[in-house]
Order: sequence, then structure tokens, then C-alpha cells
Amino acid sequence: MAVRTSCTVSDDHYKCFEALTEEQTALLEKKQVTVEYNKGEIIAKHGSFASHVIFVCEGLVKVYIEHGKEILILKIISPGNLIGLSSLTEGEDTFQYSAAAYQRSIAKLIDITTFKHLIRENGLFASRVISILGENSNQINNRFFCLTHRQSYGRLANLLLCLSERVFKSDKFELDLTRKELAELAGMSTENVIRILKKFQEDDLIILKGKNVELHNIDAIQRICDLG
Amino acid sequence: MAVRTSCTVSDDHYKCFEALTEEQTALLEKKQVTVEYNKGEIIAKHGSFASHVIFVCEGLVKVYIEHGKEILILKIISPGNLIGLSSLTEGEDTFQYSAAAYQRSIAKLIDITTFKHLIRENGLFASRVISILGENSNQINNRFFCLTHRQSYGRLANLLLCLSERVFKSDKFELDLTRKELAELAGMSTENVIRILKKFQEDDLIILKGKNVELHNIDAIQRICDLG
DNA sequence: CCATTATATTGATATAGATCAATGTTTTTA
DNA sequence: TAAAAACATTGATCTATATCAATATAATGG
Repeated sequence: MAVRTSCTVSDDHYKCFEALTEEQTALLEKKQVTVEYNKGEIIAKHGSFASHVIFVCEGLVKVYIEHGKEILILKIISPGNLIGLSSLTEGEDTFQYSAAAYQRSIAKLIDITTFKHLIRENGLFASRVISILGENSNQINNRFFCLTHRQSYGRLANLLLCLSERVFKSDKFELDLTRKELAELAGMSTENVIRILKKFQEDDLIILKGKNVELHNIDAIQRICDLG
Repeated sequence: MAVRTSCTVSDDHYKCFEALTEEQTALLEKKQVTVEYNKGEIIAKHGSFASHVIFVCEGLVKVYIEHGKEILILKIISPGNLIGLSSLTEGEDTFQYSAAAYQRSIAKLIDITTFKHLIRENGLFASRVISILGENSNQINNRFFCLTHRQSYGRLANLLLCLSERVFKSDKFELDLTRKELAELAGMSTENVIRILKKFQEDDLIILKGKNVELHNIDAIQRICDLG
């Protein structure tokens, strides 16, 4: 069971573009701009006009929905992935979620009209996009399950595994997320994150040194993730 | 804000088939079977081989993921809607969720290979399918937000509004869902559903008579849904 | 490099909502 | 139609986790 997919998706969305012809690729190149974002900057704003889909080239991005002051993080996006595909829906011309850079990031903004045009024109491209949407949907469902059916220990264990396996791709990584950001991701209070991390460290499940995190007993963390 | 979309989606998925040519429609007809399900019967099983996508013609269906004994309802599907599109993803040949009939239901099981073939062949059809996937994704995100950020009163108010507006299409309806099923839908214990319904009735927000429910003060229920 | 502000940590307290237990009511079935 | 099973209701208790409060530490900017 792909529990570890609950905070992010695979990073091979770029492969959909391989389905395009040279001509179509050239068209797409003309209809996109590359933009750099600093840490904390908003890349897409929930409710604003969605004139483009976003392809993340570098950095790390959070995708979240917001209602007033409340936010819910849907996923973390690594380089290679697309954001904003749900605005391809007919009659849905606004972003259905926000996106913000966790760190300095580079993204290509692709004109949505051209993107839609290519879907109609190129069936293979369309089916690749459908694949991505399906994958997104499975990731969200996993995350939904995790956040609603696991208690705090399980949710934090899940987050650590996901960050390790999917985002940083190592069981030892430098975490430049604050406790507050971890709390947001795991759906709990900052204080609770701190207490649980402390407990994990006392139990030799993880080793914390400043911003460096090492998952020391992955099997045990996995067990907490599955059962907690 | 489409809070009321959080338990189900619109019921116009069938419109994607209007994008097919006569020939394609004929092909699809040949590659599908119609099946009747009794109350409680499983229509799709999470993890089993997804050889088809499902089009609901009659009845009422719940879509849910299950891990062991724990379940999470993703949405209610009314006639006119498709189930199992996330299995269109390349390399994903199993159902990513289960579906079961709340009441006697009729569904068409459409061969997934043919469906995929039509996506490649017909760009307009593909873009309609993408629309549906995008809409599904927005519905799940709304539901995700509601279940994680609202307390029990708000979640139950949301469910009542959604059932009224989207499923039964009237503010007075016969509810053949048990308290346990309501609890599952609103993500809380059965006892809590009972206590909250009682409170809503005491406050003249709803009128309960046996299985009949009437939303008596929709504005107030909406306020609880938004804030609670 | 000091002052200011953000972040991290720890402990105490409050509470929404689950769980448990007991009983009443309706539905099913034999 | 009586017995069994499923469902609904009510009250009492328990607990995970949020919230509040106070302090410590780290980061940042003038």
C-alpha cells in the first residue's frame, strides 16, 4: 500500500510532454514563460484567474486550499511536476488551490488555452494528462485517509517517510521546514509536532541535529505510520 | 464557495459521451454490460483488477477507500456519473477505491481498454474526461477541507445541505441512510450524529419525522456549515 | 553586535468528541 | 406473529490533542 505517496506525487509529469510532436513542442515553448520565485512567494492564488498551468522546474512548492485564515496543504510539489491541471475543467477558469514556494523555485507558466488545444489535438498527450490527474487523485485520497484516520504519531511518521522517500530521496536530509510548516503538513499543532519529534528521538527512531534529520529506524516508523 | 459540493459531484458526466461519433458510440455500446446491484452490494472493490469504468444509471452509490476495517467515504455518486476514472492512469490496473450500492442500483460497466482507446482517438472526448477528473478533484478537496477543518456540527450541517441540494434536490426528502451511514459520511461516531440531529431539531433547524427530513432553516444550517 | 522579531520548547489546562454501557425501538426472518 | 437481529437513543466516562502561557533559543536587520 502506497502510504508513502500521501504527501506528494511522483516527479515525472514532464513525461507527458514527450508525447508532443516537434511542432507542438515548439508551439508550447512559445506559449510559456519562466518565472523565478523567492522563498514564501505565492505562485498561484486560490480563486484567481487561471490563465496558465504551472510546471515546476526547480525548488519545492506547497499546494494548499484556503478558506479565510484556515489552510489545508494538499501536497508538496517537487521539480518535474505540474500544478493547476484541475483548472482544465470546462467552465472552471480560476485556480482551485494556491501554490507557494517553500524555497527559491523556478516554474514555467504554460498558457492554458494552448495546453487545452494540445489535449484536443494529441490523444497521446491527453491520455498522459489523464494519467497525471489520476495519480493526483490517488495521492490526495491517500493523504485524506491519513489525515482523517491516523492519530498524530501516525501522521507525523507518515510525513517523515514521505519527505524522506519522495521529496529528499534519502533517509538523512536537511529539513528547511519550520516546526510550524511540519505541523501544517501533518495537520496538527506546532507544539504537538515538537513533542512527538522529541519522543521519536528518545525512542531512537530518528536523530535530530539542528536542521538535519536522520531516519534511524525506518521499519519502526513505518509501523507507527501504518497503525498509529 | 462551493461548500455544498463536498459530498458529491454534479450529475452530468454522461455528457462526455456526447463528444463521441456515432461509430464510436456504437463501439462503446458493444463493449459494455449493464448490471443491477441490490442494496449493500459491492460494485467495485479497492485493489481488485480494474477492467472497466463504471457508469451509474440508477440508484445511489458510495465510493470509499478501505484499509483493513477502516473506511473513508470519498463521495456519493448519483445517476449520470462515472466511477473509476483514476484507474485510467498508466500502470494503475486496480481500483483505487471501492464502490457499493446504498440502494438498488443499475450500472454500465465499460471496457477500460476501449475507453482508453477512445481517449486517444477523440480529443474532445479526452478533454471532457479531463473536465470530469478536474471536477472530481475539486469535490474531494472540498470534502477533505470540510472533514479536517470543521467540527462535528459543521460537518453534519454540510452533509445535510449537500444531500438536500445535490443528491435529493429538495429541502424535504426521505432519507434511507441509517445513522451509522450518516456518521460514516460526516466522519464521526453514530452517537454524535444522533445528538447533533437532536440539537438541530430542538433549535428548529430541521424537522425529523421517521425517515423524512426537512431542512427548516437553511440559512442557519449554512452558517453552521461555514463556521462550525 | 545589539535589538528585535521569529521560532522552538516545555508545562498546565481545557474540550470536542470517541468510547462504553445500558435500554428502547424498529425491522427482518423463520 | 414471535423471536432475533439490527438500529436508535441516552447518559457517563475517558482521552487525544488543541490551546494557553511562559521562557529559551535562533535568525535577522539596522
